[in-house]
Amino acid sequence: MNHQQPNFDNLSLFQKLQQELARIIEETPAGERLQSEPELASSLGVSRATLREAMRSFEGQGLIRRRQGVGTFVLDHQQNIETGLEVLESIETQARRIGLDVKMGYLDINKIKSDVELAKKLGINENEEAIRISRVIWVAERPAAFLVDTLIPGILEEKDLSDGFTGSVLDLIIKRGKPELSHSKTEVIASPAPSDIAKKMQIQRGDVLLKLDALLFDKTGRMIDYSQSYFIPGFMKFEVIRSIGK
Amino acid sequence: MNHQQPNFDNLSLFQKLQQELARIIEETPAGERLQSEPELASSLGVSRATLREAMRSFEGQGLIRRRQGVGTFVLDHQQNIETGLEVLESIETQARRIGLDVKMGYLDINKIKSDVELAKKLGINENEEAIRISRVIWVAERPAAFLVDTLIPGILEEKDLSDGFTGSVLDLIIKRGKPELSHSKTEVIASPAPSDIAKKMQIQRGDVLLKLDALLFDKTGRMIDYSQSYFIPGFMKFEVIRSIGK
DNA sequence: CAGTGGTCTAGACCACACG
DNA sequence: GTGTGGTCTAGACCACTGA
Repeated sequence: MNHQQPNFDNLSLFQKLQQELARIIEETPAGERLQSEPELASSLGVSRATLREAMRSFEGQGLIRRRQGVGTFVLDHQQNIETGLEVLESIETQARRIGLDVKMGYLDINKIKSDVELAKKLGINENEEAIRISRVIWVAERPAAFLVDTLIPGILEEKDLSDGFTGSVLDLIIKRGKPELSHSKTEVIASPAPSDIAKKMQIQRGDVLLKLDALLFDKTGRMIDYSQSYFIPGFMKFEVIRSIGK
Repeated sequence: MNHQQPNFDNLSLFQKLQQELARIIEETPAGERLQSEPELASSLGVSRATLREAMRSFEGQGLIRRRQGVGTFVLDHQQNIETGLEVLESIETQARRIGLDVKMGYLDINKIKSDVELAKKLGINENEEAIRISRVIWVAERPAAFLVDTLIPGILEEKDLSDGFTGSVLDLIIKRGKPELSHSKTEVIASPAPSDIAKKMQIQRGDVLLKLDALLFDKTGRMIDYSQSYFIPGFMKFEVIRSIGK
């Protein structure tokens, strides 16, 4: 049995397969299920491993969704949420503005003792308790973001989060009116999805995510929140104006 | 033969393997070669496929580099280049400021006929010729970025690029003094590395890259350049200040 | 329970670097 | 030529879903 074809045209089997897959996905109506992986692999003449590898990028682009035990489905074309990065605004606010439905999925609220690293980042003492809020944000019936906020003590209590919390720590603090928020210092990172986050977002471990790592400051210059936000590409569009000689 | 262990502790073999690998990489002096993949796989008791999957993230973090035909090497800890995203500045300028060595690797200059899409993006006529400049930027002896600029006609000629071009279209235009540059409208994207780019950057296809997609404007408001920049994570640190209610 | 996607294995061959 | 990483295959078992 021949285990690999020579690579004559400098186009990998993988690339050709992607073109084939793109066609198949395009021709499949939104919401429909694709053939099962073994069937597809066989009909395309490749192994399941290669097929799955090629499928990954389409899932990253938000064109398909694979669901264990169910099947692989073609998604309908999504509406982009466009955001100027310079403006600090919750994904919820952004999505609602263009009329998209927003829901909170999984929610986990914890008190955590800060280790050396976290204490340093938050500017609090070691072993002091911080509140950590993790949740998945669904937009238009699909997971769009995974958000983790770690707040210094005294900003929010658990009761603040028990009723009426819709997913945005930012909006909640703004609504309460204090502390008065000023700005965030945000680092932009590309990151493969860790296993635990991938599972909650219904994507594959290693899929590409855009991550915003932010430190949130109030108007007195005090840092109050360390926030980590993971976004599925193709869903949000982050833009920034860069100027010469600023 | 047992083909897969039950997942008792909810920690995948993959995750345990990553911890093991992290230890091995940590204990290996910078510049040293690791065992070959078959050796490592065997000594860790996993298949080569699983080992390679686990290695990917370390390569993405810039901790190791795999080189076909040579081996896998542990890199020394790199210095970060920190950049405020609001400022439009070449990676070359940024790197030199903190004393890092910058070189241009692969360089390709082409005239291309613009198709409908490109013409629309650049604001020129279909079939008009644009200049496309692709190159790899090495920082501190390692590929750090892959840059593609597509310029409207009349901005730069090929002779401008034949001598003294060090990799930055931005710096070159600034040096020539005209047109006078103003700002860029930049979209921030997380993207898996396409095969061709991965090869030139000496990383693996599918590795995570941070991509900046920018439209560059001069002071008259004319768009002159569409630039695509791919960055290896962990190398550049992009920051932006986000403000409330702007 | 049957059927789906998720993970992993063992082994083959290809492409590349270096002596 | 020898040895490395790069790609692909065939097939096994695991984990999950829904009937």
